[in-house]
Amino acid sequence: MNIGEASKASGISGKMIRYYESIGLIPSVGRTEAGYRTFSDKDIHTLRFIARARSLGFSVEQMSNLLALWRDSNRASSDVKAVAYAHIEELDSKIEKLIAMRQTLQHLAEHCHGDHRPSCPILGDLAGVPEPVGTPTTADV
Amino acid sequence: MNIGEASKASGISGKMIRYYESIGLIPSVGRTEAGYRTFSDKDIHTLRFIARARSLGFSVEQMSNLLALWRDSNRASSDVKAVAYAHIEELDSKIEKLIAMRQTLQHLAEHCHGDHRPSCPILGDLAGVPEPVGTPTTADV
DNA sequence: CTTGACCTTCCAACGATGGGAAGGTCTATG
DNA sequence: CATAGACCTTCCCATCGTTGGAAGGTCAAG
Repeated sequence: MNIGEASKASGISGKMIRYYESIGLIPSVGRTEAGYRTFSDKDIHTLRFIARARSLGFSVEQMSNLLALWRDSNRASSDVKAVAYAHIEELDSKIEKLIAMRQTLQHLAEHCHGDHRPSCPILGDLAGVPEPVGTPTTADV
Repeated sequence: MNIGEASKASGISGKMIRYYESIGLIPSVGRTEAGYRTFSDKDIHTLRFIARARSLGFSVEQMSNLLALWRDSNRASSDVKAVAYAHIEELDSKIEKLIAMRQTLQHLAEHCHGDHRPSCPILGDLAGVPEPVGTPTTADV
């Protein structure tokens, strides 16, 4: 299997496969005499593992830990669980931040006439104009 | 006002102020004879606008649009609202993705014993091992 | 043998930010 | 007035994950 086929089989671009190899996330794969990379079934399996982990938002560093645990048949499941929960917490904090932004923006947008007139509470808020009563700002979120 | 004071007054690091100037997000500020940047009250106002927009997750490009609208006293509030809603949609799609990741991961982690034993559904899922019945995978989210 | 699809390596860019070096300026104190 | 230290300047580099492209080698089909 060359890199093109490996890419199709794993869903990871050839560019990224080379990159993952270069940073040592995956071990060096085989080469033909001409220098072409050759991928074994095991390599493909690893790449698919990576693809799945990426889709769950794990960073390269976290994937490196997960791969090490995967390869270690004696790992304790608690170690894996710890990595997973650490990532869940990261996700939670990102989600919270985004929701707070969304909420503030939604509120501002709702109070914007959205017509030809120039007056707009969105710009007002950004420019630091104090809001009228009953229209909380991000500070309240 | 020099860049250090401008930084304190706006909450934007000196590094970033120089960067915003270099990419044209803010107009070139004044200089002393010695080459030090000098910031007017108007410059500070603009920087604070930017700080607030950043805290709402707007990209540099979006901020550029918002600043142009802010400076245009004849803008239609609908234009501002459109930028805001476009950003809300971006936030929504990010939030959805993160929540889906979180949900899958949470589910996997809940079914992981988390003890000394090596067996772990988290690694199992990443490695593509079919899950037992009643334990949906990301595909179901 | 040629063509086109593939592969290789290397270099650069994105977006937003921080780190640091090398050098100039300003201000307060001795 | 000299000097220390806090500030300023520009310039380059690193991050993270990913993509793009150039220049060149290889392979398979016609």
